Amino acid sequence: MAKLSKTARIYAVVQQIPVSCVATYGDIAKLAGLPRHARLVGYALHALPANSELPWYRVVNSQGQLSLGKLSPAGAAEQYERLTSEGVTFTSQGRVPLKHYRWQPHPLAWEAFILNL
DNA sequence: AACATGACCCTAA
DNA sequence: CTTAGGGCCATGT
Repeated sequence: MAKLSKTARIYAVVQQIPVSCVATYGDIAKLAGLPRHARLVGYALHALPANSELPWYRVVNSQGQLSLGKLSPAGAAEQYERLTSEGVTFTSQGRVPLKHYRWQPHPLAWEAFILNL
């Protein structure tokens, strides 16, 4: 196990986020077996090519906000568009209600999945 | 090699 | 609600 690089593991996890769901940077790091490496997740997504099929837009920060906003308003707009087109609704304060949309994989099923990362 | 930066998180005050 | 500090590590200079 652990054949893939940390970045590759992160991408593999993001790829598993279901439609109409979101996950936080911290969630991704933890699920990839890299607890407390949330910052690495942000860096990995930043290095992602624009034509990537990876559902990067389903990753938000721990407060349900679109972290891309301050750096790239255009990117944030695309993220908002993609999420809403999947049926995700935002609060009046522009946040995603994590209570409703946060992705939580079944522990046992996930344990089996991460073995071949 | 050291140093600074960053699509971050968590806790404490 | 806000701010501050520590933790993390790939990248660029």
